[in-house]
Amino acid sequence: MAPDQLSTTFAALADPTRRAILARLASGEVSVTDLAKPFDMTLPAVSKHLKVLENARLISRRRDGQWRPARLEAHRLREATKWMERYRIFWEQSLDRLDQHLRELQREDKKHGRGK
Amino acid sequence: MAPDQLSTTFAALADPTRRAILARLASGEVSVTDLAKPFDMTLPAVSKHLKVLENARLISRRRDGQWRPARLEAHRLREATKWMERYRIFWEQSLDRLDQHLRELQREDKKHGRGK
DNA sequence: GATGTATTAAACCAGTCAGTTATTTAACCA
DNA sequence: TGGTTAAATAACTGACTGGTTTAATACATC
Repeated sequence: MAPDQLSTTFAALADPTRRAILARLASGEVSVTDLAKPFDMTLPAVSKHLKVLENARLISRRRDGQWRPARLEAHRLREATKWMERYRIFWEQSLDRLDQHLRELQREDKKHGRGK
Repeated sequence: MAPDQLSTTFAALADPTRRAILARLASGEVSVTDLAKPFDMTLPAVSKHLKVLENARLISRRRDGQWRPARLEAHRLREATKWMERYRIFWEQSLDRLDQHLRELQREDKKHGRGK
C-alpha cells in the first residue's frame, strides 16, 4: 500500500545517514561518490539512500555527463514542519512550566539564603 | 543498536495511526480503549503504537485505576522542528522562485492578451 | 572499440515493523 | 471469592529496511 506523503517524509528522515546527506546538500549539488565519502558503507548503499530521498521528494537528481548529482528539495520539509507547528503551543506551554519552575526554585533559594 | 533520538522521533512520526493518536491527545489524556475506537485494528496493535510513542518520549503514561491514559509530551517534537528549521531558508527560497515564476507567467499572459 | 570511472540494478540476508490471535496481569465490583 | 473490564505480553506472520556482493549500464577518453 502506498503510504501517505507525510509518512514517507518522516520515514526518509528517520535515518542519520539520510539526514547527513540532506545536510551536505544544503551547500549545493553533490555527486554520489562525493556524498558517499564520509560514510562507512558501500556506494550501492548510498545510492539506495538517495533513492529513498528521491522517492520522498526530498532531493532531485540530474545528469551531468557520467555524474548524477543530487540537489536538495525543501518543500516536503516545509510540509512536515507545518504538520508539527500545530504542537508548538504544547512545547511552549511546557517551556513556560519549566520557566515557572525555575523561578520558583530561585525564590526558594532566596528564602533559604542561597541567593547570590 | 540504539538509534539516535532524532531518528527515533521521526520513525515514530512515520505512521499515520501514530500521528492520529498524537492529534487526539492534543485535546487531553485518553485511555487506550478510547484511543483505539477510530481505528480498524485490534487493541494490542494500538497498545504497540503507544509503546513506540512512549519509547520516543512523544507521550507519557500514568495509571488511573484500571486505565492507563496517555498524555502528549511535546519537547521531542520541538527538537525535531528545530532540526528542520535550518532548511527553512531553502523552502522560502523556492517559494520566492515560485512567486517569481507566477509573476512571469502573468506577464506572459498579458503580453498574449490572455489577461483578465 | 577498449578501457576506466560513475552509478545503478539484482539477488541475497538479518533485523525490524505492523499487524494478528491467544494468554496473562491488574484493578474494579459484588 | 468470582466475574468483568482495561491493558499488556507472547508468539507468530508477512512485508519492509539497510546493508552486502556481484553484475550491468552509461558516459569519457584514448
